[in-house]
Amino acid sequence: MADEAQPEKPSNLEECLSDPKGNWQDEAVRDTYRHSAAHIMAAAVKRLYPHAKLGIGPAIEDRFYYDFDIPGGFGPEDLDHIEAEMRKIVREDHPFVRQEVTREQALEMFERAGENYKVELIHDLPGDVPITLYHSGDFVDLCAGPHICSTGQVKSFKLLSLAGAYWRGSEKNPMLQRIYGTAFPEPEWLDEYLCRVEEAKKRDHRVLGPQLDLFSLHDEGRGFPFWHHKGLILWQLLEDYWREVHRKHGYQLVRTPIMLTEELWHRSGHWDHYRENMYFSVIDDVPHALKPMNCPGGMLLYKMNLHSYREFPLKVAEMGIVHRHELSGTLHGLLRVRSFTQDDAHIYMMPEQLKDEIMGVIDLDDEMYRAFGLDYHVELSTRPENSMGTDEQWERATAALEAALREKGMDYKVNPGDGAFYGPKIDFHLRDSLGRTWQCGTIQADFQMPERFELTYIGPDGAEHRPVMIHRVVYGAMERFIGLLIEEYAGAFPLWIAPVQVKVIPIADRHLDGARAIASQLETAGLRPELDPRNEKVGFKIRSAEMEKVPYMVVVGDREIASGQLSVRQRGRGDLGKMAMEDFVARLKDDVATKAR
RNA sequence: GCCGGCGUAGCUCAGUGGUAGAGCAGCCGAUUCGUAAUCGGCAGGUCGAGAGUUCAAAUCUCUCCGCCGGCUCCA
Repeated sequence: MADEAQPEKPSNLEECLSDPKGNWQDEAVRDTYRHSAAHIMAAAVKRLYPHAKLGIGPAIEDRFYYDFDIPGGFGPEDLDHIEAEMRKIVREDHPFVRQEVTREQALEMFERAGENYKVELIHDLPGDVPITLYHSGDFVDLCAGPHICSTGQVKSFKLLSLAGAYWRGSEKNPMLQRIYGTAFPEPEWLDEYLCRVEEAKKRDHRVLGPQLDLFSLHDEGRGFPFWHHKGLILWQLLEDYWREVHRKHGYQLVRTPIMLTEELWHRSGHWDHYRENMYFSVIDDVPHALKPMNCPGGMLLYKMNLHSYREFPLKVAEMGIVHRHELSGTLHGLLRVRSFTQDDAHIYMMPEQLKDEIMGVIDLDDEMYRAFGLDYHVELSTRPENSMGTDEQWERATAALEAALREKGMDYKVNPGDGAFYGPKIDFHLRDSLGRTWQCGTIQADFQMPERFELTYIGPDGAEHRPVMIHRVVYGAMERFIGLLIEEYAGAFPLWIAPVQVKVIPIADRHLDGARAIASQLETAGLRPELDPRNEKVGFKIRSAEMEKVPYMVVVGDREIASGQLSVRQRGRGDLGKMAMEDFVARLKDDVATKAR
């Protein structure tokens, strides 16, 4: 695999990794340790199932895995056997022994063993890399290393899950059985890790969403979420904020139809490049398609008028509902759906304005993610196989994106071949509760659509020119962004986007009218209160408001009705004591204005 | 789509061939209470769907549907 980077040698490693525990803060040390655990797992599998063939076994983040080709596959009970065998290998405490061999020796050895996947890997190794084997007892693996010093150093580990994975990530290849596990030098660290994963699962938006009455998913519409009252309030608040920011940044707002004739999609190139993901329908004998992207509709709007360079950059935004038929196995709650609302925008400009405009969008993204306290990382995706346009156009577009990133001083990762079919892109990725990353914002530089749709503008020279355009989203999709926000906050939204901001809790039935009056005053003041009129004890209603993750609770009893003051409790903090209505409202308004978490 | 797992009440789950269960939520009643669960009662199920094996299937077999994890990181 010529394009695959060799793992870096841990900074403290000479011959082998002797003190993983003492250097655990070093990511390369953790990877080496888990990589060795993967090696031990492979050794255990070969002992128990000698006919299993080896794939590869790297460490990734907190885990390791190894892929095997085993007829009939593994079952969960096999994991127990493998774990037991691994313990044995750990107890036997075999040293890891490195051996450098020639390509011929390696090939001969793995061919004889029938390890055809290893043979394929050896064939693809670049010529200048030494080929190394690692022995532990009677097990040998092709491996660049490094490893820990001996199998006995792997003190605590656990096999986590079983999965299918195509050999080398391509669905054209056979599917191997992948076993995931994790390993730590201290049993307590393993327990802590497992606890953390359990805790993270409780933040899952698919559990919290229905529980907090935000949205639901139904078999009758796979990949098409249903929005409930409170979820829609959240949605609209995000949209309000989005509109406010976009007005400030000089965007116009438009809306284009969700269904357009098939002919348009031929013209745009989507028919040739995106057909498998589109929904079609014939209406009055005319073939139509639900839009998978907003751009062609946007192009039609652009072409309504002649445009001058003086209007540029022309920024046109649209909350556009798109439909994409994603593979059923890839659907995931709100994070991957088949119909979603993109906070899209198209920016038209002269080619020489491209870099500055990209930088402007980077600033916008940063501003909006910051408002939610979200961490993100950036990736640059380059030309895919199935793409339109000339090499020169792709190079110019990619260069502009890279220049903007460099000028902004941003760290980014390159994703070769992952761009859109019409242009390269910068992607903004956010993490979910389990640490998986999801693309939200994207900035795509496009020379193709203007060409396809023959867009023009009149330049300073009075002649017609071809504009370039940026396609961009910030939230990415409202659905996905809300899903990630639910996980980020574990459902406990900051005041400014909390669907219910204040729960008004009367103590006994005779306080209902007073409580209702307080709720309506809060409502008039522009807040979002909700009355809990149930005939229950205060403790019960407090508990239920806390579980609904409402930021503030106001308890109304005889004392409040007599004094006219409010008894305020804050979510997670407890009783704040008494305050006047005006002070409470001012405090909340202030919180909302600063978008404090 | 593919690989593996799972599918019992609204939710969390127990029930491995012999009369479908619990807690929470819901409803009804009592209670009118001061900052994270008041008490009692009632109701709730084609055991995901269909077919098969059997005297008998939630339980065994097959097909389908849905959900969960993975299929990006790489010797």
